[in-house]
Amino acid sequence: MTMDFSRDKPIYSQLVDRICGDILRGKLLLGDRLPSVREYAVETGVNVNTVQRVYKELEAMNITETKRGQGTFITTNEERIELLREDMKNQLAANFLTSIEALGFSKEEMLVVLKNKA
Amino acid sequence: MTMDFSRDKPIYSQLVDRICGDILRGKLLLGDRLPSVREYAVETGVNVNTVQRVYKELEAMNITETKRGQGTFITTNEERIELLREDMKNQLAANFLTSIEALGFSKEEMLVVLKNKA
DNA sequence: CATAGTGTACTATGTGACTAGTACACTATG
DNA sequence: CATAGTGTACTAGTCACATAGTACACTATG
Repeated sequence: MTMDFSRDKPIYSQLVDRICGDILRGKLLLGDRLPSVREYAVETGVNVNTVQRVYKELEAMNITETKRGQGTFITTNEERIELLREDMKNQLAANFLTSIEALGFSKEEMLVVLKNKA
Repeated sequence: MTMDFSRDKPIYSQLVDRICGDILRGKLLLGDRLPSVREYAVETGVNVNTVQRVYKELEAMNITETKRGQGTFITTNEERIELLREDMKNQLAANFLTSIEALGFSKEEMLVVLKNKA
């Protein structure tokens, strides 16, 4: 596979985003088992430790549970996923607004641009 | 002064953003002279070399012109500034949309959140 | 012409984030 | 109990960033 990653953001972070996205999109279901760290490392073309960091991060966010010798699984706590969804939305929006502010744009101005974009 | 900087982004980059913002906000006018590298370094509490990188970056973006022995000035090319404004807006929007996509949100969904935020 | 104030260039150093390689610990399975 | 497949811990190397110090080139000013 050997995914292509953006260079302005750590690989592990992009993978976390991707997995979160897959969960939110329903491509990964509650209780699903993720690929093993080695397997996923080969799939994405990165190092095992990078994948481990991804899984570690996900577990710290309480959206996965890992069992030694068995694997890493998406939490079955649906409430947690819903919360995650809200959190990410809010954080995304907040970061966006911060950037807007720093560069001197108004929210209304940006909303117009967004509407007209693909 | 000793500004406080976010840790998730290089200082020099944040300073570039800040200056661009000041220009777009009209706090810095066309033809205005920026503080000297040494002066600005003291103001912001960073190293001279960091400021130089900021000024270098700004010049590479064609939004400042530097004259040896005199200082660094905002370009008088109004068209360039307008272009800058459009570029930054578009890039900001594009990045936002990319993040949205990666995390599995829809544009419409996010627009609602943005509208309801401060 | 001397001086002080500009930007610029260069080398060196320290630090932290990121990634990689390797070895270890645990668990299921036969 | 042996083996293969899990996650995990540790060490090391690379790179960007920020800093520090020094020296140089140019310009205005007196």
